[in-house]
Amino acid sequence: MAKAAEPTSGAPLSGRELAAWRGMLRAHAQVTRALDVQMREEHDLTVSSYEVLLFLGDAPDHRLRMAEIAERVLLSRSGLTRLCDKLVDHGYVTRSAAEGDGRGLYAELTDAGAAKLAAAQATHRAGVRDFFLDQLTDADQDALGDIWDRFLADE
Amino acid sequence: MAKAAEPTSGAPLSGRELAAWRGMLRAHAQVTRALDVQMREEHDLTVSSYEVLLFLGDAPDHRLRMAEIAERVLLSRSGLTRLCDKLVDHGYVTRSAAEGDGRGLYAELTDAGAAKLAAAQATHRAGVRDFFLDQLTDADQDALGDIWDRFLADE
DNA sequence: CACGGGTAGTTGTGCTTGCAACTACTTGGT
DNA sequence: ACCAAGTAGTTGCAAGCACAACTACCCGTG
Repeated sequence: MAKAAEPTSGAPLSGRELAAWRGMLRAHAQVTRALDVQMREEHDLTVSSYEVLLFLGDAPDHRLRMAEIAERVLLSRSGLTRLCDKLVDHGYVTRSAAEGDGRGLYAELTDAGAAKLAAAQATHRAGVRDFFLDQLTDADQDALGDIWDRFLADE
Repeated sequence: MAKAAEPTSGAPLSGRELAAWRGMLRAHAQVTRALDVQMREEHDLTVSSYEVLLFLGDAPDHRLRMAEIAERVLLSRSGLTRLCDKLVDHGYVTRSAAEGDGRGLYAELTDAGAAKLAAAQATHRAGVRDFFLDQLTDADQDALGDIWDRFLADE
């Protein structure tokens, strides 16, 4: 039923393994929750919404294909559809057909969306620093960046 | 409205900062999703459910207070109440009043729960290794453990 | 140029979770 | 002993999200 694996595969996690693994879970939960609360209180945005605006703001012509956004904000396509619906309702984003591909859509930042992004961006950056980066030394940040780069190297 | 902060607080994130921060987001999402799928397919458990069983299995007398479990599995109290409901329905856990505190409850692992845990534990450990630890060197794991320890030092 | 297989996006549905409000119990001050 | 304040757990409710099924469109093969 289960495929045979390396000998130690099912053995208890060592102290080192536990610290590396559970530490990430706790750190991630702690930081993302703090950011969520902050973003909601100060700008009435979820972090996911903010990130959509962020990626659109960085994109050429302030627009991106739906699937492209979904991939970047770590959301399913259906999840992004609904999130985008809300952003359209709020007037931060518009949808337009992709020329050359009748299936595709662009989401494009409106002026109001760009203004919202500008307002939220400072908060978010400060939050990432307050809740995460400032607890780390420069060497820690380098080490983390290096680790994640290698970890994520194969997509 | 916003409180004044350090000068660089709202400045764009540097490459180092971005790599440390977004890397964690992607790595976390990638690993937890893979584990979720695996746990559901092979044992019909969510990772949260599994973790409740896990902590109960490690606890003295195989029982813990509800709030204690909630804190460990990174769930709100209400979230744990419902999760626990399901585990009780499945026969993996029972609830019993805490002697000495009429408000409190213990969740306690049943024999069926212990059996389920034993079956799932090997899968989960192997999964954590397959999807996370095995992509890291020993030095990486040490570095991460060290970073998280310091990061989480103040609760 | 028809058709089968693939892709982009949306919608139906249901699960998981958190917040706020609630009940029940405990505890400390008077 | 009483009462106010605090804590443990549950419940009503709503948000956020994923999976699967669906529509619409694209493309390569024959």
